[in-house]
Amino acid sequence: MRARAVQRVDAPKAAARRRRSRGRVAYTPQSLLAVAVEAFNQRGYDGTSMEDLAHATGITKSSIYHHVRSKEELLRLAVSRALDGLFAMLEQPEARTGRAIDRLEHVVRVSVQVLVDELPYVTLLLRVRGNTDAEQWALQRRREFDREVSAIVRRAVEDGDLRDDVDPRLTTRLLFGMINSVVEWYEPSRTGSATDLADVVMRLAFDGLRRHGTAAHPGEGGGAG
Amino acid sequence: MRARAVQRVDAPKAAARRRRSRGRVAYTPQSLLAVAVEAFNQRGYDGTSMEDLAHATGITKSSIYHHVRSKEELLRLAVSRALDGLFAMLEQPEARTGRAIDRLEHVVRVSVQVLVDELPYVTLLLRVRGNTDAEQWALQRRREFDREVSAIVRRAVEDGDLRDDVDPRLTTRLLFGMINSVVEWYEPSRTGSATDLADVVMRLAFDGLRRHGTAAHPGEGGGAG
DNA sequence: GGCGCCCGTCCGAACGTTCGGTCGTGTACC
DNA sequence: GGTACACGACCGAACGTTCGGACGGGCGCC
Repeated sequence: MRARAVQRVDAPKAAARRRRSRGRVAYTPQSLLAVAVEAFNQRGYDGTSMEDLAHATGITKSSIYHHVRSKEELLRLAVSRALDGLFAMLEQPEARTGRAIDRLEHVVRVSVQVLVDELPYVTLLLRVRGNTDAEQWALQRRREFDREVSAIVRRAVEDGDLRDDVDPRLTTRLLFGMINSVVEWYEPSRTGSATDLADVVMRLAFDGLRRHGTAAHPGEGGGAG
Repeated sequence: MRARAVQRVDAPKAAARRRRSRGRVAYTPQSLLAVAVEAFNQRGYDGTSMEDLAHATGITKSSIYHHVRSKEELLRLAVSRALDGLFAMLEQPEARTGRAIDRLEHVVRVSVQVLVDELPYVTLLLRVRGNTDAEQWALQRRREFDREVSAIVRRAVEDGDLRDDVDPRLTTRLLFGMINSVVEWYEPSRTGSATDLADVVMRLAFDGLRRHGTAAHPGEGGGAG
């Protein structure tokens, strides 16, 4: 998209130049973005002013405009990063070939991984409401993602691997409702690794939270309430 | 709560007075709220100006202030309504007595019902980020709700009715992540009734989306990661 | 039954503040 | 001396909110 060809020709020079007078490291669009997105997630995009960002970054409003064209550009960069991660996953061979249920498992596992790896960016993406052009575009791509996953679910139902008494589109929405909720509560320190989390999500999503198989437990457990 | 005793002594009078010159019906705080919440959900609370509300209601900004004290009061009224519905459900006898797994089923089913019945209000509640006092209070009550449901889940695990290989708190979060996602896509006309939806949610949540019983597909055994 | 006042409802025009964004300048480094 | 980065001062527009007043139906009074 758009002209990006000659963007980083002078990257080494720029990196070297990136330290400033008092040894402070200058911002790059990426490092600025990281701070901005954190603020956006805390107070909401509309609820965050450029002055808030100035305070969070330690530079002034006008200095921010040296790195990015506008506030909306920050939003666009953020949701792009999130969407890139999700769509890259759909391009992986494990998501495109093989039995549908296996492809779906891959999609679920890697989605959780992407959510955790790119947590703040995906968080912001999931909160976009469509007020601006950038947000409209993000919504559109999210719908596209949803459609592609739905197709896999539908195929897995046809294969006889998934229950056929529920609409695939509805299944997809509920499944990703569960996955996406990760951004609401995940904390790297408190919650486990992304891999462990993906395991739990897989187990709950595919086998449900009811106890299976053994049924060897004593009927009453611990007295009535 | 608070003093409501003598509030509606002149209710009939007020109702009669509630029609205006050209036959137009005047706003009540409730009818105003309905319009406001719809706007909030479309553009976000911070993204909605009082002028937006004026346009949506057909009266002027200043007239809105005749009915409510502030923009934030509208938010407070909205999230209160949502929270009242959810906590009322927790007070029902079916949620307080009996086997934990049955209580949980009741909580899940009625939660879906409340979400659908009070869709715009719950939608707004779930998007609150804690910028203002009203939002902080809403977040606190949401956490309280979560804690109460978690306790039921934990008990159901102890009873041996739910799988014990997953942390109850995590289970609750994923479960309600799935349920709450309803606000992102539910449309009364397109989606089925709330009861049907609750059925689907129950089936997926408790038994998973994998096909059961028959197991007529070639094994191969998923492979671990 | 006609009159006059009250009050609920709404309005247009402002208020002071904050918004996203611009401008001209300073300064350290290559 | 050119470039990268930062600054403080500033802009017009939009923000949430306030204010004084207009309009008209319901009710007490005669």
